[in-house]
Amino acid sequence: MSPEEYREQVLQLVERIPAGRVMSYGAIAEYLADVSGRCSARQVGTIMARYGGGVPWHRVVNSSGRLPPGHEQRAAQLLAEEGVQLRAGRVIMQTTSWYPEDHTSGR
DNA sequence: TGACTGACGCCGG
DNA sequence: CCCGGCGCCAGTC
Repeated sequence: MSPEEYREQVLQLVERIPAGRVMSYGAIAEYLADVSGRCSARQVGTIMARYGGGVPWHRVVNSSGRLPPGHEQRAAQLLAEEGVQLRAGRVIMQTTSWYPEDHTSGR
């Protein structure tokens, strides 16, 4: 799998995150590891930083519920509009995190 | 080829 | 809860 395709996998997965829910970089990496064979929260973070502009990037946070450095304000704004509850600027992962269900769609 | 870096994650102090 | 250290993967210098 080429780097470009891997980027697409990440971006496409981010697009499927439902409004009002979020996924951590690690969860994304973990999920993609199953379909692409690779995984690395770091890599996902790098990809989001460089190519996340076209997807709901604000629905991606770190495992602690922290918002992306340098974009906390923007992300908090967008998340608030989707009804996501924040506690001290952090997403409450315990109740807001999401993970794909499909295991039937092959892919 | 080796060192450095980064929208990460986990553990220990 | 904050901070530091170490592991991690890939891209860049």
